[in-house]
Amino acid sequence: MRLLVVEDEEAIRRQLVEFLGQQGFAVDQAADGREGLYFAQEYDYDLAIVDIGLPILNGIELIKKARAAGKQYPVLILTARGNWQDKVEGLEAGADDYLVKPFHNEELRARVNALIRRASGHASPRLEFGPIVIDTAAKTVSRNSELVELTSYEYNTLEYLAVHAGEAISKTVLTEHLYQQDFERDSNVIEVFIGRLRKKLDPDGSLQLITTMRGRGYRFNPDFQAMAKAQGN
Amino acid sequence: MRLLVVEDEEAIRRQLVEFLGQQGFAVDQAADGREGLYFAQEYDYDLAIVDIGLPILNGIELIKKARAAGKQYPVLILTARGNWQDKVEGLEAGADDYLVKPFHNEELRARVNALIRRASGHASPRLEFGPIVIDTAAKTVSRNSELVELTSYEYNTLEYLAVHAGEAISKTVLTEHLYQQDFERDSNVIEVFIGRLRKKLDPDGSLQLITTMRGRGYRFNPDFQAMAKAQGN
DNA sequence: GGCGACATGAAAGCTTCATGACATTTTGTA
DNA sequence: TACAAAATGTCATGAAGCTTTCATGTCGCC
Repeated sequence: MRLLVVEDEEAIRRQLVEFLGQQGFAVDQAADGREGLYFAQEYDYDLAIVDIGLPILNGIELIKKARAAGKQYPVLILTARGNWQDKVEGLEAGADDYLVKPFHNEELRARVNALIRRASGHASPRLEFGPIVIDTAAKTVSRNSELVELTSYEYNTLEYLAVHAGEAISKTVLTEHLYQQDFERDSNVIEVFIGRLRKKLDPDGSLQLITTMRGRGYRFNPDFQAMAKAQGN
Repeated sequence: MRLLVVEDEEAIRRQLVEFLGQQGFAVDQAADGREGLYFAQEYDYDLAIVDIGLPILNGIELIKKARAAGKQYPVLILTARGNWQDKVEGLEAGADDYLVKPFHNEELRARVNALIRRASGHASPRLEFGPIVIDTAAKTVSRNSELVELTSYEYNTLEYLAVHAGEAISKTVLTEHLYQQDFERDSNVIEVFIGRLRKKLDPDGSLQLITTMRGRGYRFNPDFQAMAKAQGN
């Protein structure tokens, strides 16, 4: 999945690129309209995220030109709070959805996924690992077909681990994913969430769902069901 | 499937034609009421999309004349923000649904599909969830076959949740759906409407119709009846 | 054994949500 | 237009649920 981000504000662009990168997207970035247009016309993305207020060539024009050049990928526009005229123009120019700055990563993720899902036609994305099923649209998790109630931080932690199943995820990375900027370091929140997840998803510890990798973080075990079987359950 | 688009604003007409084209419809277009009427009377479309504020001959008249000429295809009218009087007149003149400009392509697609489906006879415009039945054509809701009186905002909120049953819908998204344009987001209207819906549809709270997903929004529970049963009711 | 990294229960503190009451706006009717 | 009724929005308050911290215990590894 390849995305284009066109945003002139350094901080926001970095937030976007970093977060989307973490989500597993390949991201091209541009800081002004002209550069953005070059990318937009040159490649076929799965989604483009375009700020309206861009230097040199504004977002509206960018979108119009990209559409005129036959590009059909979905476009999400970013507008400043209160400038609804912008989003009107943006939608008219061919954008598919908008997001008002500043936004939460959570909201961004929901929109991005929705647009990509819709464009590609197929339905709600589920992550299945044996008895554990994660429905990323409903943001719910079930075990043996029974819903398991998770809080939003618990869910986000789990989803991130599951998306990167098999990899060791450091606590720093998890923290950065869960919280916007830098966050109090000497806290054991992550341990606490991991503990709660284990308790809710695997109360008797038979599944070995999340492995602790001392010094390196945690790992969502993609073959835990096989292991569980091997161990007699 | 052949559609007619009558809209004088260049940008919006292009948005419509392009998007509908992408969706696989054959689209005829007209930029004023007279031209539109010619098409409207000449052919049998599967759907016509008509702006109310048209030059030469306005949308209301166009619809009346087309109906008078025996045309029965569904008509979707477009109105500017806030001109509710328009949509009332439009519906009285024989339109089937309306959309407030500007609109999301997704919203457009939903309406277009709904109208075509409805007109072609098959496919029910009803959403059924056990004892709760939502008739999207009549915009009514019943519980255990008894009509439940909902106000229009209550209905819209419910319909959106029900159409996306099973998904977590954030309050931001709900707000954007209910109110076309900018709306102060430091209000708790959504909570209030959810509360009123719950009270009307499930006074004793036994159905668990709408689940609160703290921090993530609300979820219309697609299997609430199963749950209710499991709980002894 | 000792150190550091991780686990966990309990509780404080904070955020989000639910709700009744009221204010305001819209709509229907004379 | 004026008035009444209904619908929508706002506000304050209390409750519920979630997050974070803290204290303390456990485990792995040198």
